Amino acid sequence: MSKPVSAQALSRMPVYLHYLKALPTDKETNISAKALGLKLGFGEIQVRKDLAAVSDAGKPKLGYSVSELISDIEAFLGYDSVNDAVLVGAGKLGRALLSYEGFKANGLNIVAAFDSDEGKCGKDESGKQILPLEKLENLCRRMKIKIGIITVPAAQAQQVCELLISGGVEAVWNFAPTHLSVPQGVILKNENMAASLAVLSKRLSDKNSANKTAQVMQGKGDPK
Amino acid sequence: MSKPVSAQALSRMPVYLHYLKALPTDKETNISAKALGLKLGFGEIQVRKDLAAVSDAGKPKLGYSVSELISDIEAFLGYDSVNDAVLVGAGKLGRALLSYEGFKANGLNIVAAFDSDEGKCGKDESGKQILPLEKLENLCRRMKIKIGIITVPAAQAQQVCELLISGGVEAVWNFAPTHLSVPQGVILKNENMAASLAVLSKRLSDKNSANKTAQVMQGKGDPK
DNA sequence: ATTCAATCGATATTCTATTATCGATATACC
DNA sequence: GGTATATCGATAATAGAATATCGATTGAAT
Repeated sequence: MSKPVSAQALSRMPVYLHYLKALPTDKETNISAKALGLKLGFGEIQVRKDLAAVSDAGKPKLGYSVSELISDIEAFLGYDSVNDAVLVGAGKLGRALLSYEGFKANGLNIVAAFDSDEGKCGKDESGKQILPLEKLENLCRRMKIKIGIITVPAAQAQQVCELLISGGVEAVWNFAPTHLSVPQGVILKNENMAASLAVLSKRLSDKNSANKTAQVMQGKGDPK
Repeated sequence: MSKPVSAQALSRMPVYLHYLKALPTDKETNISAKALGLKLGFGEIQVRKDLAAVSDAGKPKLGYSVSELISDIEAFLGYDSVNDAVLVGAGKLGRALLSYEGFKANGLNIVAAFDSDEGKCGKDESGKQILPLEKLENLCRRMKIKIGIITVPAAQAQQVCELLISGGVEAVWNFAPTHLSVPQGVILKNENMAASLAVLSKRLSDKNSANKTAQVMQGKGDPK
């Protein structure tokens, strides 16, 4: 197991995992690559290749053992060992992430949040502590936190990022709509909503202009 | 202009755009692909190729005219014409997105939100209306809304998605952690945080186990 | 005016990811 | 038990994206 996996295959893993876990346990205990692909919108060969990289739960004629597959993917993703993280920026988005219950199913545990605004500090409705920014570096170091989540406004993001890194954080998950520069060796993952939106709206406008062109070509333009 | 652009190049466009817009206007009016790439962490050839696809603001020896580049990218992305959208699911994440001021800079205008919980209905602190779900289909049709944003729990996402589509929505931006199936012709963009997280945490654990291996190979394991 | 350095844009190459092909294997049916 | 069929896994082919090469162009320096 653990053959090389592309970043794209890697990001499909949670999709498989989520679907498999939602499967009723009483029904079939096995599932084929074809069936999985059909449900998730992937090609069946891609499914096989992805799964082959992380598991050997596949048997000809039978398909994959659902339960084995689940534990293999979880092990591969490291979801069995929980990653502790801190979050910086207790604005709307930050608090939404703090309250999100789904992270723990993905092996992520946000231990505390930080904000420069003392007014926001205290216990959040999620039950988690929001602490003043001054305590960030120390807490990260003490608790050996490796993951930092940035949900501050763009203008402060770089500064916060550096603070995290000086606290020993090795991976930064950035939700601020800006580019961060990090030293070699620190992992940076941008959650870039503007990028997603660009893809979405471009596809939409392409589709619509394609329709218009088709209509023009068929003489279906506005009748005068 | 408007040569074929890959989805990946497309998602870099907002990154260029954001950086260019943040540039001080009084300083240099031009910028080279090399300088841009250095700031944003892209290769200089990639930058040139990306920009060549949407603009002809590049001049040898001078670089690109910043202002021309900005308007070319904006035009390419369709940010000059605003897209109206609705949002379904006025939970924490939904309200965070409702309040986010940055969307309008990306040509997106959320006209209203919807929720099945009547208690959440009324005016949001963002100033936008939260309406009961029953009004969704009608409003979409009346206002010719083309984009729907889904921020409901996974269990309701498919149902909401179908409601949007029956209201005439042509593009769905899904924040629910689940796979949606949409009819041919409808554009679906999943904002999959679990996928991003998987990439992040895998890279982190790879890095750490690589370090350990290196230490072992160098005889730097725990001294006994 | 001529040369030089910077930088672009187009083409070619390499690398990566997806999709197709095909032999192998496990079960079910006869 | 033998044969047919579904399905896997490995290898090969294709497609797509990133990167390198190179000639062309522009402004600056001599």
